[in-house]
Amino acid sequence: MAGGRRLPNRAELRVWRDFIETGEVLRNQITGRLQSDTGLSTGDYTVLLALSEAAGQRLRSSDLAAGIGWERSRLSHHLGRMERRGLIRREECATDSRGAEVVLAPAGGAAFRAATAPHLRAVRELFVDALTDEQLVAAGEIAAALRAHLERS
Amino acid sequence: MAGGRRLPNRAELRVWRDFIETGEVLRNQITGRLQSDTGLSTGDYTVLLALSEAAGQRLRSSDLAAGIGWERSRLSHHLGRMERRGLIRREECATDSRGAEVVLAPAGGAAFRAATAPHLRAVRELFVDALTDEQLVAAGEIAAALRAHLERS
DNA sequence: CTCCTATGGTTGACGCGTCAACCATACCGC
DNA sequence: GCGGTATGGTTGACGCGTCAACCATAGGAG
Repeated sequence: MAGGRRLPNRAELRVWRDFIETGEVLRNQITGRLQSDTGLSTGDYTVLLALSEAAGQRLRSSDLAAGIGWERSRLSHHLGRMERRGLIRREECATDSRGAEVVLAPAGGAAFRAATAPHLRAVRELFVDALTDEQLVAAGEIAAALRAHLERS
Repeated sequence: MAGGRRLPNRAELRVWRDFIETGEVLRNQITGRLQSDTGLSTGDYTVLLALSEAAGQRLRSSDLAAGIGWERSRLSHHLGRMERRGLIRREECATDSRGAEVVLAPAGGAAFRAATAPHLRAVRELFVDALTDEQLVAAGEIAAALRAHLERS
C-alpha cells in the first residue's frame, strides 16, 4: 500500500466539493425560506418542534438538548434569544432546584403551527422533487453509509 | 393535483433529515480535523488555496471573492481576521485607488502547504472511503440534480 | 454532618456569516 | 470642468456556534 491510495483523485475531490457545497446551498435556501416565510430560524424550528411534541409543551433543559442533539451551552444561548422574542419561557424546576424547565409560550406555538406547512413544502420542492425515486433511495443509503463510517472512527 | 403531493411523506422526510444532518456532521468532522491539525478553518483554507494558485500569490479583493463565491463583506471580515494572524496582507492597488490587493504572506503559504495533505487525507478517509464506487457516482449525480433544480427556481 | 465529585445550567469571549449603511474613488454624460 | 451613478471595499450590529470557565445544587463516601 504505497502512497497511491492516500489522497483522493481529481474526480473524487470534485464529487466531494459538489456534495458539500450543494448541501450548503440547499440548507441556505431552506433556512432562508423559513426565515422569510415565518421569521424563524431552523434552530427555532427544531426547538419548537421538540417542545410541541412534549407532554405539557415543556421539557427539562437537558432533555431538550439531548432530544435535539445540541450542546447545553448552545441551547442555553439559543433559549435566551428565543425567550427575548417571547417564543418560550424558562421556569424553575420543582424537583431539582438546579434545573430549568423550558415551556412553549403561546407565541411560540402559534409560530410553529404557522411554520410547519411552508417548511415541509419547501423540503418537498427543493429536495424531494429534485430527485428521482431511485436517487432519493440512494441519498438515504449514502447518508447511512457516511454516518456508519463516521461512527466507526 | 389535490393536496396529496404537497407535503413530503414520512419516508421522504426521514431521508431529508438524514441527508442534511449527515452532511453537517461530516462537515464538522472535516473542519475539526483541519482546525486541530493545522489551526486553519475551512474559510482560511479556501482563501489560501485561491491565493496560492494566483499569479504572484496576489489577487484583487473582488476577484478573490468572485473566485471562491463569497460576498465581499464576508471576505472583508475574514481577511481582517487572517491579516491579524499574519496569514495574508492587504496592499493598495496601483491601478485603482479604491481597490485592495490581497497578498499571500509567508506564514500563510507555509500554513497552506502544511494543511493540504492532511486535509485531503481527511476527505478520503471520511468521505471517499465510506462509499462504494457506485455510491460515489450516485452522490455526484444527486448533487448535480439538486443544484440544477435549485438553479431552476 | 462534612467533604468531594458529579450534574444542570449560564456566561463571556471569540470565530464566523448576513444585512444594511457607509465612504471613497472611478467613470460617464454634459 | 461639474454632477450623478456605479463600483470597490469596510464597518457595525446582530444571530449563531464552540470552548472554557464558572456557579449552584445534588448525591454519595467517610
